[in-house]
Amino acid sequence: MGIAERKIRQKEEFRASILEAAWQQVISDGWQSLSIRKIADAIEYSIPVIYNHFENKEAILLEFTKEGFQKLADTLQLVKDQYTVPAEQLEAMAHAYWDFAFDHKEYYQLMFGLGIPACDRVNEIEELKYATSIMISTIKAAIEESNHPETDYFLKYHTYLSILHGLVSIQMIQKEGKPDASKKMILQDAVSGFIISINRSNC
Amino acid sequence: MGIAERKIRQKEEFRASILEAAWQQVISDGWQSLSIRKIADAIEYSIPVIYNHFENKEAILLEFTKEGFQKLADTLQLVKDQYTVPAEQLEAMAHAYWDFAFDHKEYYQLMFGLGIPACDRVNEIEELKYATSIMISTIKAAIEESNHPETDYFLKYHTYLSILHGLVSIQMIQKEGKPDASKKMILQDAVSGFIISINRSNC
DNA sequence: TACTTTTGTTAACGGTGTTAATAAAATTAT
DNA sequence: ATAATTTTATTAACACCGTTAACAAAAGTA
Repeated sequence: MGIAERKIRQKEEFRASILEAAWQQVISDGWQSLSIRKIADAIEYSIPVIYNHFENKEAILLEFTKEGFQKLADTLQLVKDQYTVPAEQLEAMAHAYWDFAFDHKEYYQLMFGLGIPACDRVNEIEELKYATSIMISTIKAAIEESNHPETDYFLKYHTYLSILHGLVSIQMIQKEGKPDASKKMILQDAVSGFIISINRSNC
Repeated sequence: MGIAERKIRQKEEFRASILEAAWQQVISDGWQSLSIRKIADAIEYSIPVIYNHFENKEAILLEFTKEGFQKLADTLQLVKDQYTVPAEQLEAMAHAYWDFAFDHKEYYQLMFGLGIPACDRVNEIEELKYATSIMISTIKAAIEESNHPETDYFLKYHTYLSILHGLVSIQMIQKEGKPDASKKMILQDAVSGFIISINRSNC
């Protein structure tokens, strides 16, 4: 009997239409302001019907998170396949990663739980500038002592901060509580590499 | 007349008590679940009284963000002053940064808008493992071709991902929209350094 | 004591996720 | 075709949320 099949198909379509409506919401107003009610409104059904297809709001967002990682993985694989030397692959994948993040901002923010606070105002925090200046002055000093005193210190500052923040936030996403001391090796590794990149001559 | 002074002092104290109650909420349940109503309840006043001291909820969180950056800056300065060689300062500051982040998790998450999704479940996403495996296999290959084939590939993978995520998320926090192409130099710089750190011999 | 300003309250508006009770439709069994 | 059953969808509510208008109470000033 084809009735069962049709029912499954309809259920599938319904589910897809929920995700479609939800995604429209996400890309137009960000995932923070996604609401079950707006989805219900968009698909022209009552609210509880959504709970027949998704356990809760988080489950809907999880769907997009998965989609995002799938897309990222596909992108990386595609780019990787265009090169044969591993070092070249790593470089190309890095650029692909960057492009993915900004071409699919909503996915990326969802995938890594970026709350994105007052994005515009964050640069106006005086205390942030203070912290920044401490790091920048040190970078400057390190560059002056190096073999390449003409190096762009602002670029290096950005790199330094990005490495630190990346290490911390990846760690925070993956584990609760303070990570064991062994995880600091990652930090040590990354920072050593960074410092060497400032100091190195053309060896 | 000392009345004005006392009033100012009382207002100050009231403001502080709001922040105190708010902070208790933040450290016990995370900044996501901070609510004006709970603060009002904690200080045993009605809700609107809070709006006499803070424009809105965001203003309260902004206060903690500032506090966080101030604390971070102080910590960095303190650590920096214990060394004289810039390279050593950078290394020590990196470790201090890491420690600060995990010793003051609530501050850090607020400062950098970390939404922290289903922290536990993120590792169970199959699509994430797929993306991970692509990167890891490349890192492995790069290490095998290098002068140090005994290098810990998992450590290097973590470093690689952290660098990428750090670059992206710092960029996303600071600016809306896709960053101009020049920002990719930071990426290029960091990735080059990383690849060199894999390939380098003991020069 | 009367007036004015500050401070605090109640009650509401519009929004959120979620769920119990119930009605309607569709399917199955008689 | 009718009755019983299962599936599906709706209404209405609960318990929250940030924010604000209208109003009462207290404190300070004249």
